[in-house]
Amino acid sequence: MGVSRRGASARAPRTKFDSPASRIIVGDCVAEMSKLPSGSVDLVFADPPYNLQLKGELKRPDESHVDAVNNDWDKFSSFAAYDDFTRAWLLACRRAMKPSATIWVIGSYHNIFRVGAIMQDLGFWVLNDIVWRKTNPMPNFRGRRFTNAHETMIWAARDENAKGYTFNYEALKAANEDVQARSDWLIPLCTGNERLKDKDGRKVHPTQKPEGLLARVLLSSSKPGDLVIDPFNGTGTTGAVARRLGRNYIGFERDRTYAAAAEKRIAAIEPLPEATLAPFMTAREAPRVAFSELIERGMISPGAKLVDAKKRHGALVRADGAIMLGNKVGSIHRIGAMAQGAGACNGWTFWHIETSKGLRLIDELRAEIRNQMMAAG
Amino acid sequence: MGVSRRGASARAPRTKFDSPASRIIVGDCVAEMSKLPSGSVDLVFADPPYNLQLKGELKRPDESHVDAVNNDWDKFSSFAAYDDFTRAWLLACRRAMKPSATIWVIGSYHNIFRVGAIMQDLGFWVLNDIVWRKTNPMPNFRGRRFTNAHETMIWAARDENAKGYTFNYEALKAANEDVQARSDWLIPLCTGNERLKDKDGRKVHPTQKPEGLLARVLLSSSKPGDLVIDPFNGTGTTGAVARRLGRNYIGFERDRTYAAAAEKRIAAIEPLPEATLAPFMTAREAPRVAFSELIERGMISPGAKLVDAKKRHGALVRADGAIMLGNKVGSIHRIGAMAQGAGACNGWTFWHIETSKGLRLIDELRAEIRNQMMAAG
DNA sequence: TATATTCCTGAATCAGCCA
DNA sequence: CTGGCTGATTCAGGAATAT
Repeated sequence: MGVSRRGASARAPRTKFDSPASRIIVGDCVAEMSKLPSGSVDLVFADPPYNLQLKGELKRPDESHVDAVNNDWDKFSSFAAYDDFTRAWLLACRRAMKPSATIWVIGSYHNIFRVGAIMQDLGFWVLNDIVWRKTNPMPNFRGRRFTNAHETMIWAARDENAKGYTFNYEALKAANEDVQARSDWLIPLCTGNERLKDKDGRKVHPTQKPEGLLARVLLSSSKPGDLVIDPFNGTGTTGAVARRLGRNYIGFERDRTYAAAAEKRIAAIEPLPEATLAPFMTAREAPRVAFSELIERGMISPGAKLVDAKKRHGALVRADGAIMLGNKVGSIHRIGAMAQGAGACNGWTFWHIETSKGLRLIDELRAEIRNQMMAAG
Repeated sequence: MGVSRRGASARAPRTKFDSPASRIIVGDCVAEMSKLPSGSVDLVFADPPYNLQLKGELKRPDESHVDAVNNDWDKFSSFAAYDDFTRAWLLACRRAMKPSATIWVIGSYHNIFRVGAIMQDLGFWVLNDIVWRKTNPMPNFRGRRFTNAHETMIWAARDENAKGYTFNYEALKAANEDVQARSDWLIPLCTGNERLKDKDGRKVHPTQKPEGLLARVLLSSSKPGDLVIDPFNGTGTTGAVARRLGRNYIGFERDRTYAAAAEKRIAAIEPLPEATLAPFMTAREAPRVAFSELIERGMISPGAKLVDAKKRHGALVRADGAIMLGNKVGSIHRIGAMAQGAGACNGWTFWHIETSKGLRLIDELRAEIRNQMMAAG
């Protein structure tokens, strides 16, 4: 079967202190992916053949030879053949994906339009297209086009109405000077020690992707313990980064040479300590607290008065956890919206209670309760 | 017919001191483009509907309303309907294009994959995909995706084997710190005075493109006097930039309000002086000089000896313009390659003649002839 | 008049849970 | 599956207004 294992089975859920499981399955990715339980995968990263359609040989102005992609696996007889191939592996991925899973596909102008259109036709829902801007692209030697300085990744959900996909928004923002991460990423090519070479010093694979690119993919759209798969394993960049980041991994690869190099590479990876990977506790994911809990815990008494920051509005706290403004009764949110004449309002960040030291936001009281909940486990 | 004219007919070739001709034709672009002579157009720029498929209303965190694209012209019943629409206008463009013409199409992830795949299926040959990186994109208000900070343009030739398309390589390189222009362009949104507003201060069109973007498109892939068309004229950004840059223009627009605003806008444009637009004389476009002309002009005598810079090789000049090394006869290029054992060689920058003042590169002699040709007009 | 602050807006496929 | 409620969420730049 050409299956190798490292650590526990990838199918077993990873417990808190497990080492991430990594496997490479040698074989056709469509056939092998169909053996996975359906709906078992959290994230797919795919770097399929680009169908470059190169002709002849390209030389630099100094007459040196350009070592281009010239492998059999990148040759297709027609666009239609490439489309059939693409549909097949995308469908196999889709079957294996959880409803909340997302998929990344990388390509260039040679293939990415076909891939994107087929993904839409199959029902995938595009979330973003991401541009990998290369700091050090190969120049256009003939001076007949713009330097092809980027590649494109499509990030898509399984369905239009897929709920709950992972997007580590706050972590990305915190890592980016507190500004939202954009759709254009500037990352160098894979070179130097990171580039796998054979014993003769030749590159093992012509299209090895930089780990920095995969790191950003996995950090943005997966969690530690997730199962990540890559239908076109190649030299195993996805697996190497997955292991380092505490994600479980299954890669599929037809070529035994590539698979062997990838196995060795991934085995040498030391997963990062749990603490460095622990997910951000975001406001969105924080445990829910009902306003009535503040009353039950005695932090606010029925009959107390809530006011906004400028004390323009005052509302009365009822025993049942609703509040009253004039003769209107409702939630802290509803009444807050009504007070402002707005369509919506987050009552937690609108209403205050009056204390001897001045106004106190009720969101601070909620934070106290949350801290107690966290401490209690 | 809703045709307006400005200056001479766009079909007449522009003579040296003509003002560029601009027309906007009100009507369906497929029907109207089919009235153009086939093979008459030098460049197409198309900004088709993106088929955004928006649902509901989006508000900013401050509860303000996001004024999104909600026009009928962007609504399609299905991907298939959008594909049919796309095929039709692309075919009409292709018919009107000269064999050497190229086409630009701009889009976002909503439509660009379908557009690109259809272009390939119709026989267009993609030259580059260009990323317009926005300096000031709209943020992602809900924090559920990456900020969509770019749009994509496809630049394609009419056919795979199209010869002689315009790419002003040297001018772009000179304008870019003497480095090749890349496929990612950083350009701000269209705002401020450049943005067309109606008398109530509302934007005339929801998707007006910045002139800076069109300027780079036209400067890179067209020449003064070329005929540029835009099937989706809108507010006429393409026409405005074309006129300023001395290109003739025909735009197609169904909406009379847009067309009227565009007419007024384009009429107010003052074309730049000829001198600022004169094409860069590039090495590739410089007049060709045959080696035999050096002999005809008496700059080199038959029987003279050509040598390389280190005088390791010596070749004999024949009367017919070929040269001879040992018993091999051929062009300066072929024999130069043979002397070096290389696959190719630019003989002009390899061979020298011996003068009383030392070696002189034959390329310098060619430059003398070219200067004379230029002076003669 | 100069500086500081507020306001406005741009091609947007922009939530998740429970009853 | 729908409806309703909770409550989380924005960057850059130009224009307008206030100090």
